[in-house]
Formats: sequence, C-alpha cells, structure tokens
Amino acid sequence: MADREDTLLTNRAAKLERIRAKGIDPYPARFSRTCDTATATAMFEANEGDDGSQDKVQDVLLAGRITSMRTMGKAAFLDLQDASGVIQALLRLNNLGDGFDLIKDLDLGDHLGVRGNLMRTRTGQVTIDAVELTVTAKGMRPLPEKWHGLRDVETRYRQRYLDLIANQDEIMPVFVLRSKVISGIRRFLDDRGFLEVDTPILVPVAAGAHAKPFDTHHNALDQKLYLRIATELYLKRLIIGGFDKVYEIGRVFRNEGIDQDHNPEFTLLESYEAYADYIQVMDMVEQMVATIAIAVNGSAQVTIGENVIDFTPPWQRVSMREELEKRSGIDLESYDDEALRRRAAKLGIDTKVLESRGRLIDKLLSTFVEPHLIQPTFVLDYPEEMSPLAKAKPDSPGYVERFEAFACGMEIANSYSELNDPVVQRERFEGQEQIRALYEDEEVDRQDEDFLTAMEYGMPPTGGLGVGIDRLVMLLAGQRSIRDVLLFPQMRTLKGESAEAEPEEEPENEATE
RNA sequence: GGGCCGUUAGCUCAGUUGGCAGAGCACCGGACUUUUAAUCCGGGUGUCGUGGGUUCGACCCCCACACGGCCCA
Repeated sequence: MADREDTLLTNRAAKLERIRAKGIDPYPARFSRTCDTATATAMFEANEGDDGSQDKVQDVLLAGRITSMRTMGKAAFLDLQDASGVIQALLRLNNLGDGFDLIKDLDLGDHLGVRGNLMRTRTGQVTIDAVELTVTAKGMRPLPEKWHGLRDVETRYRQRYLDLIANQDEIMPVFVLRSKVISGIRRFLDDRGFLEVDTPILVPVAAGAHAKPFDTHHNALDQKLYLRIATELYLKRLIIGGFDKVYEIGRVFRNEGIDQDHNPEFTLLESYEAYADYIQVMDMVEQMVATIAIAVNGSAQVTIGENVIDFTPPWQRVSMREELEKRSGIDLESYDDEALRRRAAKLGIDTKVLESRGRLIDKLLSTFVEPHLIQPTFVLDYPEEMSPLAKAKPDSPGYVERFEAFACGMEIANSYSELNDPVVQRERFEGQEQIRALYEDEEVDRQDEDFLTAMEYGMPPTGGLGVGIDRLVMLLAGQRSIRDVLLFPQMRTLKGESAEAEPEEEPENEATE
C-alpha cells in the first residue's frame, strides 16, 4: 500500500476520532430530510415573492454528500450533492456557535445533514443557511478530483460507485434512461394484453440460440445445469399451455467474448403472441421503439454522431436476399456452398476456418449490409439453416419468415413466425446437430426433447420477438459501448481480489508456534 | 486469437539523447464571515503496472507478464 494513501487515510481516521471525541456519532442510524435538494430549491423559488421576500421556507432539513468546500475563516460554503442535484450550504460561526468547529473535521465525500433556512446569496444562488449540522456518514477515502472527474475507464467500471459520484451529471441520466426504457416496454406490452412471466435461468438444455452456455452443477440433484442463453423455448411452452401473449425481460448468459456490444450477461426482451405472424410483430416493434424513444427522449429522433436516427414508423423493410445482392453483388441462389465460400473469400471475407453456409451468409451480411443500415430497417426472410426455430416462408424454399431490425448498423431486434410443426422442428434440430458435426467450433442451437414433446401437443401459430435491451439503450442514450449502459460490466477479476477466483493450492504453514 | 495504444502522487495529466520525479486539484499547516474550479502564504506526500535484462546509471532502451482501451478476426 502506498504511503501517501496511508497518510490520506490516516488523516480521515484522525478526523473520525475527533468527531467521536466530541460525542458525535459519525454514522447515525437515521436523518429525516424535509425533502431532496432539488425539491428544496424549487420550493424556495415557488415561495419567493416578486419583491425578493424569502422568509417562507424556514427550518428545513437537507442532506447530501459534500462535493466542494470553500472555507473562509468564520464562514464556509459547502456543496451538498444528492440524487436530485446539488444545493449550497452556508455555514457561519454566528449561526452555528460551537457547532462551527465541526468544519475542521469535515472532508469532501462526507455525508452531512443540515438544518437551516433557505435564502439567496448575493450572487443569487439558493442556499441553505445552516443553524445545525449533523454528520450522517463520515467518508474515509478521498474522492476523485472534482474538476476533471474520474476518467480512467477501468476504475469507472470496476468502481462504478465512484463513477456515479464523480460523474453524476454525465452518467446517472444514462441509467435513469435505461430504467425508463424497461418500464416503457413493460407499459407498452402490458397495455396490449401481454402477460409478464418468469422462466428458469438454470436450465438442463441451453437451447433457443446459437451460443455457448455457462455451465454449472446442482449438488442436490447431482446434475449439470446451464445458465439460459435465451428464454425462447420456455415462453413457447407457455403459448402451448394456452397463454395468448407472454413476455419476459430477463438476463441471459452467453459464454463468449467481450467487446463494445457484447457482455457475457445481457438483458433480453422476448415476447410471443399467439395468432400473430412476423409482419404483425414488425408493426409492433416499430410502434414500441418509437413510443419508448418519445417516452425517454421526448422525440422519436435520436442524434448519434453525425446521424439523426428517426424511429418514426413505418421503418424501411428490405429483403435480405435483395439487400445482400445490392450491397455485395451476391445472389445467394446462384451459389452453392463451395462457390459462395470462394466468392466470399474473393471479397475479403476470412474463410480460413471451414464454416457452414449460414455462418458465411451471416458474415456477408455483417460485412456488406448491416453497416449501411443506419436508419431503422427491417431485413426480411433469412435462410432456413440460420433459423431453426422459424417457420418456412411459403413459396420460398430454403427461407423462413424472419426479420431482424437494425439501426445505426446494430441489430436491435429479431423475430420469426414461429415454427410450430413438431416434425419439422425435430428435423431442424437434427440439421443443427449435423452442422455441429461438420463444422467444429460452430455454435448451433441444441435439441430440447422436452420442448419437442410440448410442441407435439399443439402450438398455435405464433409471432415471436427478441430485443436486446442493452443495445436499444445504447441507441437511445447515444452510448458507443455496452459497458456504458451496464452498471457493472464484466471485468477480469484482479489478482488477489477474490479468494474464489483462483483456488490455487497454497502451502500450509500452520502448526508452528 | 492477432495488431496497435495506455498504465507516473488520492484524482486529472506532464515529463526525460538514459543522469536527484513534475503541475493542477485533493491533502497538511496558517490567514480570511456571501464563496462557487474561492483567494493568499507555506509544505511534494511516489515500488513511475509487475518481473527480468542491457547499462557506471533505467520512469525512459530490450524481453516477458498483468490489467485496460481501440482496431481486426
């Protein structure tokens, strides 16, 4: 540990002891505020007469963290920050008497309660003129610097609380927006008669998507379990069971890489509506996103970099095949697997690892098509082999009724007319297993026997939807990285930080005295 | 997985053809009863990410590693 830090901590500890020596509890159990700081300011302004008479808001109790201190001998100005904002407190020897001494033992970062009267200073700032101070929690560590805030991204993610304290104005609104997006989705779906449900996170089969699961073990059952990679198959079981419209907003887990738009756990909305198809889901998605954009930003338009993204329906709808041909010159129908691979390689796609046709098409799309989809766009009708849970498109052999929605080059939604023929579903799962056998390292969907049994009891025609909430929040909040819309993004555990992290054998040096 | 960049005081950052480690804020001491990046006077508090190497001498050059970021896959 650095000596300097020791000194800073020692200073704080000494102040803590002095506070205690005065008979003050530096960590009292409670402090009753009259209101938060923003409300206090609004209250004062509302009661303020035109003539500046300002004696109507007296004897209020406010509290916050000290983020700035300007001491001037026998008076001091402090800034008290709470979730609603900041209010200035004026501490004067005249008003506080012996209590004024406490200033010497206050630090930036301490939580302080102030009783006093609201007033305006000479410079016009609404301020609480303190008559009594209460230490509500002494801070024992120095805060990041007040002017530049906390900029080190690693520290911001690892110690998000410091980021929130130091960069409150910058980042708190992002997470408030995130919360509004989620509550807005709930309201939107609830209003349309959807039922919110909870399905298992610990599952015996990690099915419903092409992704590598986290695995774990249940001791009492002595059974391997996985963390879910999707909620799809359980929600479909509920449609089979007779619920008409269900949705779940839940965390799913994919044991894959971490980058600007991937975190190993992320929040997924899935909804299923009996007797709907993907066209109806499309209508719902554009309505939902526009509604939420307006709810959180007051506008269906969002400025991201140089682009103004307009979520106002209707969104552009393009055929996957046509769009790919337009952007890359490749008409999928003219190429068998091998020819497609050669053509892709010629266009600069890395084809060193042998990949399935579906995976190859996926790469072509993400290289040639997706980056161009800036305005909200539905891409329709994907190859069957990429979509084992989607219903075949009539009159288009090899294709399924599926759309993905993109904005700003990023996928935000995925939807199918759901496959409900159990025989075909079994064939599709088997097709996935063949892909797995042929192409090593390729993630495919897994066969879920229990789900097939469920489908054999009869699943009505259904429109399904998945929306990556984190990415939607990124768009609506104008954030580049998924880490900036996650309060606690996944980080590698630092050495020595967790005893659980590396259960390395340590030589036992006990039994000597 | 590959490439590039970063890691220096509590925080934000300088720095050196390789020669005693710097600033602002914070902090410590002093002055100051309407300040607001308060001001004024005095004080630098450091394992320069970690471990090796080269060198008379390394924060700087070399190698490896750790963590993070960006780009690519």
